[in-house]
Amino acid sequence: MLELERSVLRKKGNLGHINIIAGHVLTLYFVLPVFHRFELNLQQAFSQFLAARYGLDLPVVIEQPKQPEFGELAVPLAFQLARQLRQAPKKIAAELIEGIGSIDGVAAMEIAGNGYINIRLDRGAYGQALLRAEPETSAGAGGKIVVEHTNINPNKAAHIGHLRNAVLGDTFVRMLRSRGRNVEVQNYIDNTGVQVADVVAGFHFLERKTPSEVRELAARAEPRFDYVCWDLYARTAQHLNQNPDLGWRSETLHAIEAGHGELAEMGAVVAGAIVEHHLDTMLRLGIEYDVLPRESEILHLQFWAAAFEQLRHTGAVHLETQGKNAGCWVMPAAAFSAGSEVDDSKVIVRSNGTVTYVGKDIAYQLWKFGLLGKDFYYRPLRQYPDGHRVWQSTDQPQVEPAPAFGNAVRVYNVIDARQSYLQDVVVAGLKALGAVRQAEASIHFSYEMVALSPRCCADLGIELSEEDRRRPYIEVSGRKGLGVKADDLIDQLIATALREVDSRHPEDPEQTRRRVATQIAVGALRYFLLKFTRPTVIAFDFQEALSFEGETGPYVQYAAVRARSIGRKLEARGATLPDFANELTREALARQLQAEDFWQMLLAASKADSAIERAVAAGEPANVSRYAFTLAQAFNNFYHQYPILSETDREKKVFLLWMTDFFRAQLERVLGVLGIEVPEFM
RNA sequence: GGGCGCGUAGCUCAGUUGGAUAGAGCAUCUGCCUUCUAAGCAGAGGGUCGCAGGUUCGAGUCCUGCCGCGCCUACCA
Repeated sequence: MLELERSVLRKKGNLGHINIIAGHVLTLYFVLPVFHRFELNLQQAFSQFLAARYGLDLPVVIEQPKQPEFGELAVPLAFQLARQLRQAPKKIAAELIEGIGSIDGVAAMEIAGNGYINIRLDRGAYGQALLRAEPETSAGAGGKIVVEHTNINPNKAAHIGHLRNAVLGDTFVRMLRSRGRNVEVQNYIDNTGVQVADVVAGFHFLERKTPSEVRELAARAEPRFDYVCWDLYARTAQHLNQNPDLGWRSETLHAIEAGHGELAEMGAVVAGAIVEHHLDTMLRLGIEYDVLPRESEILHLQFWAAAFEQLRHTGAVHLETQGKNAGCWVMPAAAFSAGSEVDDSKVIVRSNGTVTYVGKDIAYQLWKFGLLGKDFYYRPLRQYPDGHRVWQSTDQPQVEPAPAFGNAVRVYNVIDARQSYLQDVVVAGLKALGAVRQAEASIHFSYEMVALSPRCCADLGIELSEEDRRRPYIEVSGRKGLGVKADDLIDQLIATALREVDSRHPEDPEQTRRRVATQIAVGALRYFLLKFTRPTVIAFDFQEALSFEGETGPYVQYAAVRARSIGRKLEARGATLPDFANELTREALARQLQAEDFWQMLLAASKADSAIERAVAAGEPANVSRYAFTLAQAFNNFYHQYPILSETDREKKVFLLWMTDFFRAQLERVLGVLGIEVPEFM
């Protein structure tokens, strides 16, 4: 709720005319699950009757019929009971309706088909409930939920795959917050891992650069340091691939882990500079973080040592004395994978003494739940334009007090599906240490990769083998330098959007056009990444991603812009929005909502909270984007079919204005959850 | 070999956890800009829900077995 208010205020600040449209009241329609309330009423009435009449305690399933003719809700309870009572469903349905009598907010119940009970709501009552609903006040309720996302290796520019991660994570965070959950956003920085080591090795061994030379390179605006590293990483990886015995990687890795020497210094420079680039890139998409825990602190503050001690003590890991893993500390496969071979143990500490990523991740996961008995020190890393500060872990005590991070009751790790094996190992680690509850509250929020369509590869000038050309998609690879850089894509989207804006609004100042084009580009990109459900591989295609028509972000934005423009037009004609609550009585609403069209539209628009809550439960942001699209479709339809400002009947005009304002509020709210802004014009 | 995921319209994808006549976007075709913005609206064609069994009042959805595709199965992440 707090977050919502902040975002509303921010928009108010940016776009002055909202103030004018909303006029005397900035009506807060959101956070009121009115539909859900009616649903609960119904459920309760049925449950009570079941208990009283049959002595049954059954969960009462309530459906929303696909066919609007069947009413707003349907109860297939009679089918359930038919088995137990050994009676025809139709007969039971009749008995239920007869016995329950009238329910608050329900206009009629009728038997349909073989024994469905169809429910028709009292439209006037429903409309009035929407009109008068008070905002909920459950701000940040419940224990803290940690969502970890983005998590890009700080050794090169971000690409589209990283964007899917960040946008999914950020949207899920917005979904949770909009439903009143207390959320902390973490972005883990693997600054001591192999990927950073490879770039450092590239600078040191391949390019013979000193730390200060690298620092100077990182400070330059052009060429962009993250792009420089993108190329160098690919070159170094290739070189190491061809000369595997050089020992560069392990020497660099050791030095970085130890934290001193030239290689370590260079590692800090590279990781530090790249993290800043990543924060910049993500901020372009409206993505912010609360805290950046770094792997170097996991090591230097002995997090790993503490976790390792626990793991060794409980026998979760043991020192392998023979076989291919001789000399390594391993976790036996049986701990994390069902039908596995004995040989599949996971190495946690390598034979050269360095820790694998998973090992450090176990320590990190323990910390997230407050199970490690240790904490980081923190320093503010940057302040976002909205005033929010992001903190970064550090290994030295600081003067300035930091917020309390960690201590979550539930943790979502947004990590791609390829790493589910490693996530299983982390959870197994927690279980082995006896943290069963926390293991169960560790959720791998997995999603499939973003790959490139063969056509996309052709667009990028990437040569494909005969075999690859026949594949549905080609996997991106940072090692091969194969992929679409995030900022390049965003730039391209803005350029495309700007051409459209320029052709439509040549009279507006350039700065405004550019801002609108950016909002549209971000809307298109975020929506594109969200419209696919998590287990679907996205075969990235420029043509699809650059589209602003049909099921896209700009389509939804356009609907919201249209809804706002009605208010602006009204204002331009010297009128203000009516006092809806006063003018629209229950009777007036009932009269207007007799029109099936209006009723269906209002109903659809009123289900935003249900849709978001359902999406939270399903862990599926795509459900929200789909709802947003449906809502926009309904409004565009409404907008096209009913002239609002020229309506001569007073009651109807007020009603139409209210519908428009309600749609506007719901569209803005849902777009806010998707992290998509509403441009001032389109 | 084992684990996970996927297979639905020409293409890309949804399908509210087992419900009523399987949906949307794109593409194709036909209409609608002198009306609150056409980034829009209305309409048409397009389906053996991979295949075969099973469970039950009822299956795209659940169970089994096949077929096809992808990812994982590193002392990378």
